[in-house]
Amino acid sequence: MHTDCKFETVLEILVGKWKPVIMFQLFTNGTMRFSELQRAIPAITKKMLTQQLRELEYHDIVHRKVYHQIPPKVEYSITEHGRSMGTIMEALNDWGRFHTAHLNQLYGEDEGRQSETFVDAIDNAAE
Amino acid sequence: MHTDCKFETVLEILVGKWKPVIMFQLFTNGTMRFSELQRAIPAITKKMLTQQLRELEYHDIVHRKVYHQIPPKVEYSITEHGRSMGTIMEALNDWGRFHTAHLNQLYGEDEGRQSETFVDAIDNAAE
DNA sequence: CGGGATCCAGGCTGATACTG
DNA sequence: CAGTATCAGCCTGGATCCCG
Repeated sequence: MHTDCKFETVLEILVGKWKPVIMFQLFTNGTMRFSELQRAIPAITKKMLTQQLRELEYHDIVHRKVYHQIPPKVEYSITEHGRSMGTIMEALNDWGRFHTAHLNQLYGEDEGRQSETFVDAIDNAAE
Repeated sequence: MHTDCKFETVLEILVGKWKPVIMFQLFTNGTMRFSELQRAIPAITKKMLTQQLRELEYHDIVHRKVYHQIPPKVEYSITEHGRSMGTIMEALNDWGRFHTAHLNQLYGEDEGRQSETFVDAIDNAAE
């Protein structure tokens, strides 16, 4: 019973409609409050933001710091363990760019396949 | 409009319940017929096998070779482009192992979190 | 043999309203 | 401010049957 193929566990971490966006925000901006994340990703609902953050927290990718005060204040940040994903995320990103170019070459650069990346989503949010 | 974060496209490729298993099979065994894949992954239905293979084919990860004869014969294999994913898949795998160990250390090695990897699935299939 | 077509159940996600 | 609770819609995946 060899169990040397664990890359599905990585998928578990990243799977979820908003997790890449959230991680990108936190990687980029460092510590962020709940409301800051909401503002940075306008399309997300509180429910989903909370849910995805909790899952990332369970995997020790994101740290949640609660200030017990009124009004409440909660800060999120990437854990040290989470930062160890940085290199593979870059690798994934690089290969993604390579792959996109490859597909364009195969099928042509027509519209229709321009899936919105989370960066686009952020750009849209910035308008 | 910077579009330098394309790692979600990689996720698109890998997302799908059976894609990692299928890719692992083809990476390991080279060229395989449709029925061979079925036998290697008994739990999958024809519908899902076909569907996931078509998606991988669209992304030029898997090549589909049809022999026009009766009875039909179709062979699948990893494309050259697909092989270029090899290194990141290993990287993902390595980090996955590291992460699993990390979680066990955090939460204890109790049962309950032992998600079945596709390798386990293959092992089960071999019995 | 290698599918395609159809129907269905469950889970994920979104919208909305409420709360300490 | 930072959530929780509830309900509804959609999409993924599974089961079954049919076809060249």
